Amino acid sequence: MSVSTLVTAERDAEAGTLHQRILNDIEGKIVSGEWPVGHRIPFEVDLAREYGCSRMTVNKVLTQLARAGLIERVKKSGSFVSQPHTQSAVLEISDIRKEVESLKLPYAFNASRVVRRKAQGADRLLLDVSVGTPILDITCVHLAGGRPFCLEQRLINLDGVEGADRADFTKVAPGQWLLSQVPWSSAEHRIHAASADADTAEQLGIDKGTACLVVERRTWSAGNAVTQVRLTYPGDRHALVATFTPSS
Amino acid sequence: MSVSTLVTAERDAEAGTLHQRILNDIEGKIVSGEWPVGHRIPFEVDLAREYGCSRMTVNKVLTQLARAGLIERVKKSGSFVSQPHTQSAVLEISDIRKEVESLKLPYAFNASRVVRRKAQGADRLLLDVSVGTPILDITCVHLAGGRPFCLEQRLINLDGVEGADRADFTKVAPGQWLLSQVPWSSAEHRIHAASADADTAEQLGIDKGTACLVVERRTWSAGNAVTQVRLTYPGDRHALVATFTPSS
DNA sequence: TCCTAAAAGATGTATAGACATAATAGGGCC
DNA sequence: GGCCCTATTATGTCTATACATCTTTTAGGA
Repeated sequence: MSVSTLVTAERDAEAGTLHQRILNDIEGKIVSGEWPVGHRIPFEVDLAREYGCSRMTVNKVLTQLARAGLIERVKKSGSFVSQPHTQSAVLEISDIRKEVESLKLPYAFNASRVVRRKAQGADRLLLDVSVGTPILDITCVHLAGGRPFCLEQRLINLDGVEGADRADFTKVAPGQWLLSQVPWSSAEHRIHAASADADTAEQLGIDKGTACLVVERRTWSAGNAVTQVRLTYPGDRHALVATFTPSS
Repeated sequence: MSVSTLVTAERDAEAGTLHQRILNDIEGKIVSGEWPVGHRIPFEVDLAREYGCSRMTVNKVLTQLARAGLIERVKKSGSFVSQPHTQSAVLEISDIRKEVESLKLPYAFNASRVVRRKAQGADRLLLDVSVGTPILDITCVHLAGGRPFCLEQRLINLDGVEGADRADFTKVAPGQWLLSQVPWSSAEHRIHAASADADTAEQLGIDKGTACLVVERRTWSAGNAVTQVRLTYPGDRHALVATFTPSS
């Protein structure tokens, strides 16, 4: 099962380091219900004595568990098992090429591009840049085994991404290219269902009105809009999978 | 912007603790691109000297950054800015009641229930338990402002959840009740689009064939299947939002 | 009695030092 | 030249200690 990259798991470790042993032990007591929600776990000094180690070691473990959201720490009172307040899950949005290849189908794509400037008012997609900013507008159909797999409509902020206007998107898909160019970024995803309109249906080779899964992603790097993309997956042929493990 | 609960942010802190200051500083250099992917960041001892602190403090910061996936640490060689290998995002799947209330609409629901035993072969939903296990089968329509908002089809493992057979699901929706009963759990979500069949369309008061967003969630606690639920949201009226911030 | 001040009890943060571990670089030997 | 052994170097883990901080409880005084 895929696990969040934000936290290291290694739940197997029956031995491993002392740190891991304590962590697994405590996590086990929480997820098994032995220590129910609201239960006050032993004080740091007591845990330190129990495991025969210093308080610092226990402290680091508890800090990690607190960061992972399994416990809440209150000064003077102690540490308490917290309620999983919100059902959150980690969605792994992999590269479309990888997605297709994991289905053991040959991958291909064809892209068309237009350079224009950000216009006033409504747009097909709304990139969060000021009016007049040069924008690269890309439409790309990803193919799996020769059949349309996904329609990608993308805007790239040419002021924000070095070399995007000269990039060759016949060999490398824009999404993949951007991933290697833009350092680190934050992103917002919006996932919904929509019926295919005439244009979309034609490009994906499906009937008009077919239910499609639409993923829209807006990406920023260092506060600047980088790109916005809408991925339309035809029908119920495709599903996103997200997993959640309390792990820490 | 909603942020992962797995990691604490506090990026504001221009002062704060020394730990936070160092963390923000280094993270800033990475996300801004000043330290590009693959760049070797200064050694712990050098950073310690630079910030005028001990190596342990720097070590804890770097450990945190490594856990968050921003850097990779290699013994002898040093620490390197890592490539955001996979576009992952944190999906906050909130309680349906909260979802509705955040739209400032009055919330209501009506549920019907059947107790039966796990049968062999295909089922509408497939709960991962052995044949013969008692199962609670619930169908629930969630209403927002009197209109159908979401159709919930749920199976609960009665052997795995204490008191579910006696629970009163007229006041508290099953999802909410389970969240408070089951200690900690792992979950797998499957998100796809589907056209409403006749039955679904009728219960949601929409036309047959309308595109729907379907979220299926399977939940385990301590290795045992707890529940499986399918949430069907009508049309393009509803969207899931997921965010990703490198933060740490 | 009630308000305030001090003490106690828990976590939070930081330090300096020690030893472990892993990978690399260099040197000596065949 | 090729190979192994060792020294070096950087991270990994842990300890013992110190002081800060926050909150509750207790004690004292008007």
